[in-house]
Amino acid sequence: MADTPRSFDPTELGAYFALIEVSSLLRHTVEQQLREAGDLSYVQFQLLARLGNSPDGSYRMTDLADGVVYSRSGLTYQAQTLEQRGLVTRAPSPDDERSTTVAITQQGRDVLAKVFPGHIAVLDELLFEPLERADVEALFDVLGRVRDHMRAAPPRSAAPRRRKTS
Amino acid sequence: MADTPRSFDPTELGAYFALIEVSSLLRHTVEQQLREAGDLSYVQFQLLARLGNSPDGSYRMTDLADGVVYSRSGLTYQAQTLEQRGLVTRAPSPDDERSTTVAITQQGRDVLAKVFPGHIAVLDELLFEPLERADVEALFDVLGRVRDHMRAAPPRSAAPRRRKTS
DNA sequence: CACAGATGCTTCGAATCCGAAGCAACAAAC
DNA sequence: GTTTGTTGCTTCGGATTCGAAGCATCTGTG
Repeated sequence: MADTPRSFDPTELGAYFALIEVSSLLRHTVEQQLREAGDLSYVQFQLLARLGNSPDGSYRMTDLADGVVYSRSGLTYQAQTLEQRGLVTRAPSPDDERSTTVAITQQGRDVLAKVFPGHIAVLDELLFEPLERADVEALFDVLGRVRDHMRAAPPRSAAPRRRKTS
Repeated sequence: MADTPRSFDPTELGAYFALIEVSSLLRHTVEQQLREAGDLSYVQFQLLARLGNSPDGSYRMTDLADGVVYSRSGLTYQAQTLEQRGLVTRAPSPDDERSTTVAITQQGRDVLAKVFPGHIAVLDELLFEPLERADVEALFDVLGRVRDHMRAAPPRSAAPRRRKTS
């Protein structure tokens, strides 16, 4: 399996553990804030935020799922929930009858606006408070590079349906 | 709620998004590897790993839960699962009749050993591959500081039961 | 010792999540 | 225009998750 069973030094291990722990704790706290402020799960918030940032306030299901690192079936579930609450609408795309276009509603934008300040406050307190400007830039740079690398490298067997080879 | 509705600049936002995305993608891939190699979920692996690193191979439930950022009830569930598979044992603590001591078994260590090389390989490929030594150190330093800060600051209302004030 | 409060864990119910299988619409080849 | 393969989404079943409530044990006070 692993032809190079090298082990990690304490710094590598520490970086890995800190990454996992920080994201877990952060996610936990944010989730609570979102739940209280607008009865949203983290995923739901991510979806709304993404839609809100879109030029025309809409996306295809698949693009949304990819953007949030989420399973398609899970997305269907959340989209249904959000639709029932009137925060988004779903309609078949004009171009492609199969694909569903999800669009944020005014009500969705309202919820987003209501929740956002608290969200920022949590991040500020929890994540940015102990950091210098240079630290934030370092995170941006290093994690950005890692993300690009991950996006590029198809994991071992993660894609039962291959991305276009084109 | 938020007395300072300041907004974030692109670098801060980018750092935040990258953090979330990297940890999500990483977790996804690792989860797959663990499932294939040893039929373990990520949480189960974390628990086993933590137990395996313990001097005497055991921990109390609460300490385990805190260590992995996990709910107590969720931990009970996973501990049951692991116990059924013979990877850990559970027994009431001698000191404190209420608390349960979880200990890793030899079989648990075997599974851990079987899964570990692949785990390291995934991390190596996905996380460390695009990074210089200095980058890893930066992550270790910055994220370590954030983690300490988070650990210290009790979130808005996250601790219905206070930690020992001692 | 009896009592109240704190602490450790489990049970319970409901929500969320994922992968596999299924269905419908597209695209390419003939 | 039909056949074959691909792609987009949903449905389905099962696993995992959490918080609230419950039970048992410990601790401090008188």
